[in-house]
Amino acid sequence: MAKKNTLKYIILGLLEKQESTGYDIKKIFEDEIGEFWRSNHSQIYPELKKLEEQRLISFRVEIVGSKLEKKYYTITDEGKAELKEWIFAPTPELLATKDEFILKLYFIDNKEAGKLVKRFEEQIVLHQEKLEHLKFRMQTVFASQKEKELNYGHYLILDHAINREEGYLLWLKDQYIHIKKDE
Amino acid sequence: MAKKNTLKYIILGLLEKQESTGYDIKKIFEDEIGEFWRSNHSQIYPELKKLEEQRLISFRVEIVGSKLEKKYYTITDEGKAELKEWIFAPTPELLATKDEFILKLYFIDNKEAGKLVKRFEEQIVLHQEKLEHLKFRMQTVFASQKEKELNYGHYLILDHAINREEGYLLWLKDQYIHIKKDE
DNA sequence: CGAAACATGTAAGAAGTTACATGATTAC
DNA sequence: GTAATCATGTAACTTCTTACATGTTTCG
Repeated sequence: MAKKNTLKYIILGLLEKQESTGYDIKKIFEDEIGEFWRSNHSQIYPELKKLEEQRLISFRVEIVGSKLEKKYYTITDEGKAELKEWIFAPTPELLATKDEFILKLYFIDNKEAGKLVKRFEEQIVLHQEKLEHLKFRMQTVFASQKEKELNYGHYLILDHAINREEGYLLWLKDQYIHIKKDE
Repeated sequence: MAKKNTLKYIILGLLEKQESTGYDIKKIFEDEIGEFWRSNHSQIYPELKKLEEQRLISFRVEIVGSKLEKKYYTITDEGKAELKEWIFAPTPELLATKDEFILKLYFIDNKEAGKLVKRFEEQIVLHQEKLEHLKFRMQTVFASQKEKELNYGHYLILDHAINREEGYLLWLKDQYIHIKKDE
């Protein structure tokens, strides 16, 4: 069976939305889809090169300032076709969520649970901050209904991320109360 | 910065709970901690070998039947020390959850949202089944309070997984109603 | 006796991370 | 001018997946 290469489809999807440089794509990973997939620039640039060789994307060079060469990539019709296929195909495998903190809980000894109070406090702060950041983005990016309609997909994943974080936080706080009692 | 090698600590953690073979460990990944970390036997066996070389674990060979050699691994004191360090150390990095389905939603065109109705139905079934499986496990494994006290860590992560799936399902069903309207 | 599960490994390659490397532009 | 950010790449290494390879034991 062939490997998935999800990064390929993500890049195609981003380029269908708008012509972008590798750096732009890197930024979108950080800002918008990082909750659900991450990729470093050291993976993005080689993939762009590969996709261009496969004629799924093409690029033009723009000179910025006096010598900086920026490569603006665009999706080709062939690329669009492959993208559509991926988007509308079933997604039958539920990937395991790698959560190191929850995993650690599996290994704690009942007697030592009290030692984790600080760790729970840290996690609560981390997830609280993340949630607040996500909510702030929701407020600023989707201030008007028009924005929501214009980029419904972005709205959807932000909404999902917020929902997820709210659930996670509630669970954390709930457990925190329990272990705090036993301290 | 050194690499994490989380698998190392998971194996140490499992072996602290009980003496196990590589096959046992593989099973525990499938049955108990697969919601939060996965690993194939092709990664487990070499790692066991490595940990043994580092004297963090040791093994004895038991002959089963007439010729099958099973390797039972045990954690050493050195291994226990490293394990404790990992468990009680902060976990400051929130790993990105790779969720291919949610990611696809980011790329859908508003006009084409109706095409995703079937895909939402599939996801709902998948997550419903997963949730039911988790709940069934909760009922069977933690039938009594005693079981819960005996293996609190296992109870905690199962509870977390159930919580997560319930939230996910609610969100899916909510969105499903919305896209169904626009079909 | 046959199938399912148990049991242990290696090989090849893809995916992902961290570090190495370099330089330009912009905003203060 | 200088710091932050923009911008593009490669190298080395770890991690993860899939496939290859082989054989035993248990249960019906």
